[in-house]
Amino acid sequence: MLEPNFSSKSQEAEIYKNWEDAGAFKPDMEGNKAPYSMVIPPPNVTGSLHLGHALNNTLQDILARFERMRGKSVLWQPGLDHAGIATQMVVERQLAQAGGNESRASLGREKFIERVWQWKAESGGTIVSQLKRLGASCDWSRERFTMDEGLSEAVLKVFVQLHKEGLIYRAKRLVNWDPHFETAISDLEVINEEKAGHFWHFKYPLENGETYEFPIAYDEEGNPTEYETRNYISIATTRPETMLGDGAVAVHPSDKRYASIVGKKVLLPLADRYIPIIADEYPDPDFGSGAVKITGAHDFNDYKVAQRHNLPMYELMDTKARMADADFIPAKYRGLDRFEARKQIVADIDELGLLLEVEDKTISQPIGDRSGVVIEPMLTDQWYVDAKTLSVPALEAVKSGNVTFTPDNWKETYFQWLENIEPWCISRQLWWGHRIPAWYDENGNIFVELTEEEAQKAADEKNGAPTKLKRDEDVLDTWFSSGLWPFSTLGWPEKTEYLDKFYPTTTLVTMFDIIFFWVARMMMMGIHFTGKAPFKNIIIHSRVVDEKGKKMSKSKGNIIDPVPLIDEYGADALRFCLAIAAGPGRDIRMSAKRVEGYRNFGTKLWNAARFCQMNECVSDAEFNPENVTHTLNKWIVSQVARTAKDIERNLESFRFDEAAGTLYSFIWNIFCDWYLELIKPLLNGEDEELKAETRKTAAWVIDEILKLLHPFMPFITEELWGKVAEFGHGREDMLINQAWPKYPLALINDDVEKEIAWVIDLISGIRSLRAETNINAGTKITAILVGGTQDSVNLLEKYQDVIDRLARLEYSTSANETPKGSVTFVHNEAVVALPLAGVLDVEAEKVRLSKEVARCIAEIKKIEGKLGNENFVARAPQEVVDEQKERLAGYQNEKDKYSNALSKLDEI
RNA sequence: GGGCGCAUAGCUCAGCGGGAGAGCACUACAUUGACAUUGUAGGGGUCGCAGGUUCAAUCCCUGCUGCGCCCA
Repeated sequence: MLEPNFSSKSQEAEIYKNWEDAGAFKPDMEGNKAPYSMVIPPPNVTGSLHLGHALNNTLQDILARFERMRGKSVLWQPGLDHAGIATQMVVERQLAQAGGNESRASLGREKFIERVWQWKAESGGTIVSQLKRLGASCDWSRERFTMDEGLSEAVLKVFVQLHKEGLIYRAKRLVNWDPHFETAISDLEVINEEKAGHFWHFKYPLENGETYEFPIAYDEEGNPTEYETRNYISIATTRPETMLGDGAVAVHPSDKRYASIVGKKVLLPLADRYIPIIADEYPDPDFGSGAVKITGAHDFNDYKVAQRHNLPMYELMDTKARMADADFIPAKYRGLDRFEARKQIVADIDELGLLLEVEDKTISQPIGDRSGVVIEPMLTDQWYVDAKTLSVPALEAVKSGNVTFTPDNWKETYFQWLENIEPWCISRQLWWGHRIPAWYDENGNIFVELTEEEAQKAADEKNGAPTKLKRDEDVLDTWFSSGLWPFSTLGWPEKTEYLDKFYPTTTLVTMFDIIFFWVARMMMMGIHFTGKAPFKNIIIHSRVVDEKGKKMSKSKGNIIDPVPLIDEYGADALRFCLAIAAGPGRDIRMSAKRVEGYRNFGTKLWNAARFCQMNECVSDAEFNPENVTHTLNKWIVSQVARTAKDIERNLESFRFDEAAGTLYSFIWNIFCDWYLELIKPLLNGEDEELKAETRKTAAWVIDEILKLLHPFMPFITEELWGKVAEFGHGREDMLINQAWPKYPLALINDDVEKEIAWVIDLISGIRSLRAETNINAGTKITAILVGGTQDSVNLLEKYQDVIDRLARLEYSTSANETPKGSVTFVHNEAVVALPLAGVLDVEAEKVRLSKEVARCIAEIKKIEGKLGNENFVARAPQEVVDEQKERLAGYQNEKDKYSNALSKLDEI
């Protein structure tokens, strides 16, 4: 006998272990099953499970289990990425906290990397055990890590080949420099934040005391009416410390105010250099003074201007963003932090009398997504991928429809980015990562080869003599290796059985925020190196936010941790909650309350199974749903078939919410609320043959429900699968290995569904009327079907037992006349009367009936309006017109019956 | 500035050219019954605003208002 509820806490781990031990998560490599594959979006090795992961992996697991049951050979490839900056940060922090006076620098590269590996072995990959708690059916025997030997080999091979193809190159450019980690980062790792800042207006005096006339007042046509004589040009900046590196002042060529001084020079204060005034399209004449200082080495826009005009680039800062020890920087600023230098420079300009104004202004600041510090554009040597070239086939794959996005509109985001893609900076000044396979000789020649030996050979050949080489110190962006994930995890560059069978993968499930970071890069790399796009369907799911719709973040302190939710409500409840909320588009608002609701749903199912078990409903291997005889059994079989079809259709189109919703309402509102209630009289009745059929049918339905629900709620369904068969024939195999239900279409029986709908409507109608007329729930009353056809009368007799029971009736019968003193409602062609001898509240009943009549009249008017419109009758499809006619007849019938009842009340 | 989206019941969200839906919340009633992690019933919405297309618009188009996200 089942306990009153499922103990998720005590059972889930065991169930999971049983699946794993049985090898249920492994793909079938022997048979002819069609392959179905997904690669997990690799979580960071430093990461722990958050609700985004929970959602992402729930959806993947639903697909994996569904397709496995549908007979596919499913590979869900798991693994982790090495998260260069994040991991290095974790280990460095650990060293600092250990207090052993050790640091990355003191250990040196080799020792430090050893420490990272040690950390990884001890506490990395917490998330893997958490994914297991969620029920994720990944093939863990194939777990991969981006720093694994095989995957590292793939990285090297890709780098070397792209370099030989000219698609990877080294260049000195302005990059986003993170002064905290002292490394370059890519555009995508920079977050632009709006912050309150200042706009400082400086005077740059003209050389030799020259002057010009600057307009200060204008007439209505915009012509200057008043001038002042100026011996300076006014520039404004949000970053005064960069003025020491100015190479020019730029004005727009059409800006008449400055036309007379273009080509002249101004004194750069503090730096004591003279710089030219140049004309360039970049300055906006309507913004500020219209004159812009150009600091080529510390601003992306200025960089372009400086390049166009061949301006010198003054590199002002060191790797920590302190003012550099350079001769063009006055000694007093050298070594100052950039923000200290800012204060000092503003003060000094002010002292020189050159500070015009300080304006409050909202400025957009680039922030490193990992470090949180202000990013400094810096001129450095880095490695770049020619993403533009690689993007062409990646775009084409989606445009042609070979690769699809779900929801479809995400492809616009994908196009938008790929069509405007910039070279991708892939080198990082870190230690933890794939070291770049490039060697330099003393003349600055670069040799990019798979191994040091090959590089040496190439260098010796080129130089015609043994050459001393030095390897590049830098490592590659983590996303560079993640970009290879769909094929590197399957064994590429080796030609493996897995690569052959499972690449391209079928489906990728991920979130919109890494379409650029990851999806686009996998597309580029996958197509370039294998000739095929790495997946067919890309499913983009929503973001999980808090109850108030706010993005969860550590700083806001509104993070809901999924692990305690699993502890409290079970993994199934969390999964179901996420799945049913995973509609297209919107953010998913999460709260424990909701999860609780779906835990209750599991309990409901559990108790339905418990009820069946108590009633000796044992499934029979010989049972054939096509052969059931009783209408109730035919009905539930029909409903199961319909539900299964809906779920399958919804899962095929990735509508997890619809599929889950269908299951919820079928299990609760059809199976529990109606079928189990309706069969109670049969199970307690005398007809042994019918009882046997009904027991078998109920047991069969439970089994089918368990299969259909399994992808969503794997634990409770697996547990029930075993338990409900305890007193029967037992089970030969676990639920996870069962075939997905496939029924003959003929099981869906409209006539039977109509018949039971008649019964359900009758019972509901009586219940409603009882409640509305305040008939005590315990009072047994009579119901009389008045004016029903013979068919209806027959149905009433056939289902009398259940109708009486569920509507709490003394008895029910049929008659030709409504007894006086009854309350009534319309049921199809008939009227149902509840005689309330003596206790009828005539006035209340008049009000109620009048409302019903009014409701019918309102509908009738609406429909008559339509049907009276010639254009409607002429232009609307015939079936729509017919449908409206039918509706009209229905409401007229209903209205007549209620009016009739109303007039009868007057007779009392 | 460019792109994507959202506005439907108190809340969270489905729906979508021809009858306004679900879950939660709320109200009333019930309860030794498979299940109080329950049951039955109920109230509650000019489907953001204004135009247009159409025989017909919550749904399609345009504009407006408000809100969100991404990119520059």
